[in-house]
Amino acid sequence: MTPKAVSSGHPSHDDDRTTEGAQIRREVGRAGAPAQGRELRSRGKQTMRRLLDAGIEVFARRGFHAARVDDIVKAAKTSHGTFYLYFANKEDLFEALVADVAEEMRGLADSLGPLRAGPEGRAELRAWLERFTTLYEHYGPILRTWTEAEIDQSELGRIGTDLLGQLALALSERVAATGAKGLDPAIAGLALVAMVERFNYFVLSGQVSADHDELLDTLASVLHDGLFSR
Amino acid sequence: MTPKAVSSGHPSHDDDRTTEGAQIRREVGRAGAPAQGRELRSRGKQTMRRLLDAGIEVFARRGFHAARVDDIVKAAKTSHGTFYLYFANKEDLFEALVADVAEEMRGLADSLGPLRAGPEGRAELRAWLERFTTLYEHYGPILRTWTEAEIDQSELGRIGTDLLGQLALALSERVAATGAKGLDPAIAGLALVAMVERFNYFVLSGQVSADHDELLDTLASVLHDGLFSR
Amino acid sequence: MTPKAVSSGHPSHDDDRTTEGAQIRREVGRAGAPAQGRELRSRGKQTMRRLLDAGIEVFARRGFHAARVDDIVKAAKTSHGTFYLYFANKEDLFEALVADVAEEMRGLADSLGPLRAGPEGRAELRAWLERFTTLYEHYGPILRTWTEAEIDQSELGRIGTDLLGQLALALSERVAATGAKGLDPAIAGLALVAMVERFNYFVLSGQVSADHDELLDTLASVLHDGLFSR
Amino acid sequence: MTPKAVSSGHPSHDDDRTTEGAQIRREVGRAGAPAQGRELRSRGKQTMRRLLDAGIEVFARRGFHAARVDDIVKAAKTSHGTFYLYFANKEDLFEALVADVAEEMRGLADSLGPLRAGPEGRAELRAWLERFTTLYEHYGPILRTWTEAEIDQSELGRIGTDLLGQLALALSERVAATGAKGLDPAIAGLALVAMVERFNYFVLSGQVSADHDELLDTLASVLHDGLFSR
DNA sequence: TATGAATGAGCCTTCATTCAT
DNA sequence: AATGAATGAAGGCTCATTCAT
Repeated sequence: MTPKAVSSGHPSHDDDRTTEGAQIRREVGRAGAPAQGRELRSRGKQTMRRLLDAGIEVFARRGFHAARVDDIVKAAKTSHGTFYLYFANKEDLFEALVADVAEEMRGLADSLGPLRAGPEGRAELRAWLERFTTLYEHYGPILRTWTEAEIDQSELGRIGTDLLGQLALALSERVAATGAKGLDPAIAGLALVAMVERFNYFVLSGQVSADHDELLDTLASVLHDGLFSR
Repeated sequence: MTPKAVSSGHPSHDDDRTTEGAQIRREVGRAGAPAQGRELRSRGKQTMRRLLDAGIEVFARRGFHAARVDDIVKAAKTSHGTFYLYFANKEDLFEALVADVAEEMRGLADSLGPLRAGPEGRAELRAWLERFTTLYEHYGPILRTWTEAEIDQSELGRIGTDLLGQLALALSERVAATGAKGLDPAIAGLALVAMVERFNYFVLSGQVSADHDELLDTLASVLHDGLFSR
Repeated sequence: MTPKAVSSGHPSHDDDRTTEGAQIRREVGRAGAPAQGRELRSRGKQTMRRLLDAGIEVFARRGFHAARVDDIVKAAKTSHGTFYLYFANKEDLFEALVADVAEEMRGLADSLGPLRAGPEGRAELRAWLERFTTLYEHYGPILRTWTEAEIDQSELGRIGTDLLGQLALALSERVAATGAKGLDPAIAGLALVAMVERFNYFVLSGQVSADHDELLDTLASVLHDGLFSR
Repeated sequence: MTPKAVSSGHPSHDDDRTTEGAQIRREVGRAGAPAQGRELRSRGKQTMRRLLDAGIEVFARRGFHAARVDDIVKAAKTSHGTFYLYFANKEDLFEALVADVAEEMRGLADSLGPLRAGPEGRAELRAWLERFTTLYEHYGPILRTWTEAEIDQSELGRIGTDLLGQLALALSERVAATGAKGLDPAIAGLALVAMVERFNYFVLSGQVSADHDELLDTLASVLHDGLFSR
């Protein structure tokens, strides 16, 4: 789980986005929450970053409900008081993370060019899958924790729909564009995402053993074949 | 081909199994837990059944951690004290449910005959999917909650591996038997299960709208085509 | 802990006493309690006896508060329902036991003849101490549990004063009768009882090792010397 | 000869010991308990002190099992949560108190010089008894509750043996040193302690009425006479 | 900005007691 | 007389959140 690999690829809560993006989200989300209007200096940004990363780690390890603020705070090497300086509560932190994933997901969906037959098409698909895999290595736990948190209709309800659902939708469009007949694009998109996500999960959780490249080759082949060799 | 195995509800804890099976489970599982050696009379069996059903309902609604024993007890129209007469704690009840799903899952995997081409093969596949769907309607929440509960390494460790993982394995064998070339059976099994499970989930959670028959037709077609029209 | 050794020496809850004595106690104690007016047949007497003995055992093992009715009921090989057929509650059973000890104690005090110098006096004292020891082996736990139960001013308040206190009083009188000068009889009685009780406790609890005879010889000597060789 | 050791209250948990001693105790005692590694600031020390004192009071009033954490917390004018910031549970607090008594007891035993005949010897003995009495006024309840708590074999087993047993041992040695013939030092030590403890108990619990000085004079005389005027 | 002590609502679990059979 | 399932009040412990420093 290298935060670097990801933080480079998709600007999270550092740089300019934190000051802006986070602010927007908060002002929309709810009034009166901490850290809202505050201009974060570099020190503050660092702390927030540490808390977010700690959140990913702890949510991954224990899930949403079982995660204690104390765990997060310890992982971030800071104090309880500080936590509430940046987030209204545990859910708020989680939502910040979800917002990040959602943004990454959107970017990922957008970055998928037309699906094409042939070796180049396959290579392009593989490259895209690699991006998904990298994203999943970092944010996968949030994706899965999402289901758990989603369960009790939290105050602000579901942020959109299922994060993966959105991805599936995007993929459906690309599938439809291939004009493949005898294949419902919606189903195919869904199936595709399900397959990719579960496969990554199985591999990451150690239930299936495969290294990075094997994983990608296998997925790329199955998907590409499924779409074009029929 | 009838969804009998499942539609008979949850054949596990009534009839003969409860008196026998439940006992076996507990005696093997751990010593000192309540309700263990007790011979359950019909009254007791009913109560246990109510608690198990309530468990499914509440775990479905709130997930494992958020589920309160109080919720379960209310849903079962019984008292706190009674709960602990039958289960050592929340986790114990959950494990009992998991054991049930595992058993159903095993039965489901075993009941899948050879995958065949042609209309009959497709019909058989559809019938099998119907059984899965029925099972999923009842036990799906447990399946999904599993991930959450699994997170904190409970005492008795994972019962086996992922429940769906086992199903995937069984399917892999059937796929291998088809002799389909250019198709890794393990991957295919995994993909198949992932697709079916997620699709059911999307439909049940209302993120995709489809009625029972539509769902089955679509799944059967996609899978059958994927396997044989290549 | 041989119930026989004791049950022979001091008629407890069997024979005629149970039907009479117990009844009297109950009617005085409180109205509306179970088992009150009931004439106990031999079956019932047996059950009550089993419960009382189980009580001694369990109170000894766990003390008053930590003792669960369930423990007692299991030790007596009977059911919860049955327990409440004979006793109003846990405290009621305890009080029945205390009443027994009190009675035994009174008998013990009465049985102590004048304290005399010389070998015969010493032998008589030793014989008396043996009776105390036998009693203590059986009822000691109740004596000690007494302190714990006494702590929360239970409804009917202390039955009299401290059980041992009464014994000490009786002894004081015998000491006074010896006309020993330079010795406050009250203090001496108290000291005597304290010594004997603690010594028995230390031996029984294994903190001091001594067999039955050693224990008696030592106590008899020390006491007799203390009283007469000054 | 001054009752300083005790009258300074409970020298244990204030001053330097708390920061050091408490830590030692905990680190030795068990791992994972709250408040363990924490450096207590003066605020924290005060709170801990209040909880310990409240513990003594409540255990005295209700005994170990009947004491509710709620009682202790109320007596200490603090909250439930705070309690668990300093102690793992009720037993942990009790053990901390026992450790204190044990320490005092050891100091008390050590402070007993050689037993001597004559008026000075008697005065020295009286002074020592005064220290015991002062200690007993403060920690007596813990001593007596000890039996109750000891009953259910708590995790870390008995800290040593009976607290008073240790004191008895120390006294035995002094008695042996007097060279008094016809007197088993072990018995004498035991008898001495039993007498002193019970006498204090009877006086404190109001079963025998005597004021502070009377109590001390009586005890000193009886003991000194018993040892030397034979 | 940061800290960590304090708080108390909430939830799990136990166990004395009742009651239908 | 006996049984054991059912009940619910009571109490232990956790953990999100606040607040004084």
